[in-house]
Amino acid sequence: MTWTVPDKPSLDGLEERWGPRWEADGVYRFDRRAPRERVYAIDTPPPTVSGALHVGHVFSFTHTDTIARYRRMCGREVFYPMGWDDNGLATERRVQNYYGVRCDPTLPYEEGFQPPATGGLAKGQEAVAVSRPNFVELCERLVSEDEKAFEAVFRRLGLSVDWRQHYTTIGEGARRASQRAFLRLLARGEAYAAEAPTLWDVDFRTAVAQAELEDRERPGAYHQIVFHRVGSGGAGGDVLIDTTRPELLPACVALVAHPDDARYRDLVGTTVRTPLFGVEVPVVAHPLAQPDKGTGIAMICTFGDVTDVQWWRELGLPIRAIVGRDGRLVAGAPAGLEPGAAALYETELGRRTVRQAQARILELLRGSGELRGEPRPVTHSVKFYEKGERPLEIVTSRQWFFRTLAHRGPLLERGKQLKWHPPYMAARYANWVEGLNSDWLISRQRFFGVPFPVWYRLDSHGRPDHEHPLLPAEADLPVDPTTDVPTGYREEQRSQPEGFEADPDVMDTWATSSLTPQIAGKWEDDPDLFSRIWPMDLRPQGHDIIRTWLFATVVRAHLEFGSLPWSDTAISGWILDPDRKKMSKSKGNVVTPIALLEQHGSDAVRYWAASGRPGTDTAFDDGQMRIGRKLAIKILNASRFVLEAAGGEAAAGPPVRDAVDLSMLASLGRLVADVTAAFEDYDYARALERTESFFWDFCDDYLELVKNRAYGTLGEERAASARAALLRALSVLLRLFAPVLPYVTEEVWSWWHDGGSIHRAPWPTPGELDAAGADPTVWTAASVILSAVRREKTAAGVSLRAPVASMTITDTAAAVGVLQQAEDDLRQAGAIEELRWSIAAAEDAAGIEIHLG
RNA sequence: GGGCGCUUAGCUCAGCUGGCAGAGCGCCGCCCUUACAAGGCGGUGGUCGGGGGUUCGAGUCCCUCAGCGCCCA
Repeated sequence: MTWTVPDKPSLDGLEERWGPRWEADGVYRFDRRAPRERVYAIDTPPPTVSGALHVGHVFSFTHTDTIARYRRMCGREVFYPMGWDDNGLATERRVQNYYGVRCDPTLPYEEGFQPPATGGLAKGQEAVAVSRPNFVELCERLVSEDEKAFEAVFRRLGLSVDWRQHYTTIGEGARRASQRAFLRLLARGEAYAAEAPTLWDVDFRTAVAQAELEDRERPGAYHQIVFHRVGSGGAGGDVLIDTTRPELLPACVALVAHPDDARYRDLVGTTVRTPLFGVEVPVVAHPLAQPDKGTGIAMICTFGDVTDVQWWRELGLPIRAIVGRDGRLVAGAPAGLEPGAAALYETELGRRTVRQAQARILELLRGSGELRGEPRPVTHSVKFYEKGERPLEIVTSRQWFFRTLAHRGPLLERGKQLKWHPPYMAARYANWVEGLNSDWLISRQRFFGVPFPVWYRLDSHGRPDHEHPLLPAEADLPVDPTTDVPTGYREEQRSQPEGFEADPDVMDTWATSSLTPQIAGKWEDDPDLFSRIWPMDLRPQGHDIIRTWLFATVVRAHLEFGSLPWSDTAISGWILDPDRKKMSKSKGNVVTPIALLEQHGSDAVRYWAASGRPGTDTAFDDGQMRIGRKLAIKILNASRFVLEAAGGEAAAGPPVRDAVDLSMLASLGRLVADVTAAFEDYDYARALERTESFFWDFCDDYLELVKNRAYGTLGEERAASARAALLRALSVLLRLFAPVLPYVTEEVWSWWHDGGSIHRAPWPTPGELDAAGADPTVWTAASVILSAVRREKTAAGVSLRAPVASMTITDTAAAVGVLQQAEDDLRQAGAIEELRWSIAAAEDAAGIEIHLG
């Protein structure tokens, strides 16, 4: 072929040139004919489409892409799909606002529904209620618009995704997989519904799973209130307890002290009477009671916190629930109150918010003299929904669970089988699994999400039979029980006595996204594809969602397939702003990805991203992007020099004979081994750093050293050796850079290769350099001399082309022997007119003497 | 309270299995050099967080303390 090397190579326009070309040529297309052992499957994290992509996405997706590109060049067929996460609260809100609708699952599906708005309601316009299937349709419509913007960013970034492989987490495939997996777990008893005390967000009106909790320090106060002993002989006496939640007094079912606490040993086993309400409750002992907290004896209420739940369960206490799902105390008095006490509750406390109830009950206690002293402020940690603003309450409700506690041991074992990059991230997983305290709560009392494929028979009084749910056949999935009808029933029987009703809940978003490998791989829908990608090779993700996404995915694979979902996981850090704070929109410090890519160029942005070591939080640094850009330009220019010097020489080329050339190639061979090992270890940052460092030495020292010879100043045969070495080195270096800098390497590759992308070129091997036995020190030793000459000239303030009148190199015989192999190159590169050698007796007598002209 | 990570030049960070402290940026200076002036070359700059230990030798391994960050309770 004819080489076409531009006179003024430039980075401008590379994205526009190569992006469409890669797409047209199908460079990143997954060949589904490849057998499993040749496939490399990646479980790409689906970005939330209801937000915007941010710099963090650019960062972590670049990491994954470097791995994907490396594996592809190693000959693997890379299954690299893209998913969009449109399932969950964020989308629910966005679709509501954009189309002016709200989801009402009790409504029937409306064919050909047109939303009242696109882009938000006008002032005064009312939101329209729509069925869940209509809502899902609108969601998919909006997603497809968002997708285009996201795809444009990811394409420009140069992700080597196969865009034909894509999915959404609310799409039909995702719903079918979620429901199928649920039905199978239900059949095996791994999924179950239970009426149980559950952490509840009163604003979102939904149950919340352990994984979505966070503890927050909140100010509160201890209130000391008086309980009364019920003496056998009428001998009373007071028992003082400290509580931060006096409003739960009507829900008190017992007092509890530590079994070793001598102060209360006599009290345990007796009963006391609650203040105000006069309910007789037992005094019990339990090791979780904290003697050093308050008076050391506490009231157990159903339910104030998770410890109450544990006490209630382990001690077999009754339920006296008072907090409702709306965060107000229920209207009717709890069981066990005498009529007078019940009336007091209903008039003074019922229907009040928790906060109002607290104020009122303190007034009542003060009035009855059963509140001692003043409240003592404390700071204590309170459980919140991670997206919530008010402390969680605990309410009893019917919820769906997947069993996790029963599998704790095997799940820990899975964590050990998984290869973590970096390895220390495994501790986060183990930590979490060891701390599990409840099964995985998967139902949410929301409208938008994958519905549970379950109906219930109604008896003659219209009461549901939860014990014998009606289930669809797998072949009918996905179903929406609020619009679909169970086999053997007609729509008219919905919610009628002797008819049926739908399970009202939807699955939590993690219950669906924990199936991303199954969804992307079309589990059961395309068994041939699935068999080629399962289990996958890599899960890349952030460290913040190890307890949620990673854990949940491991659970699902373990329960359904008895295996890990992937062999390896690569954990990315976060992007911090330059002040080391986590970047966030509220702080106004988020830079939009597309602006970055346009300003610095994709390769430069990728260079910055790939400099962030695996798992390490990294500061946003556009200085690093400028360095990346400089590197890319240097690659263009150095390549131009090499190709022009070689002048269209055939790639196979003449043999490399010169010691300097062989020496450089031997060093390069070591680099190839090093970089390959780094990529095998998922350490793209190390791979880049090594390659970059070598490349600069290559430019500064090797190119300068052999430049003249390559032009023919020492004869054709020695020029040919240099040119062949230059070409060989360039080919290898471009391929080492290709995973990180796909655009510039492809551009240069195209100058001297007919068709065929560098991104499908074979990953280099030390063997192809054919310099295994060579001495790498000839080049490095010559570099030291060349550097000394440059230093001398710079110090003298003269041009680097200025001649050296004479120079004497003194060193051991062995060192001189090595250096003399580079003598001709040294003379020319340094413009040295007279070069003398002197043998030193010992190493410390070595030195260089330079006389400029 | 338990766990994990980090602490190296003014800044951002490399330094893998112990062997003469590194890179880039910044700063200072030199050079239009036929690959590169929106560049190149060179210089400046560090008690490797503190203390103790192992070792011929410790930024690196062990113990301990401190600060920062994150995860879990």
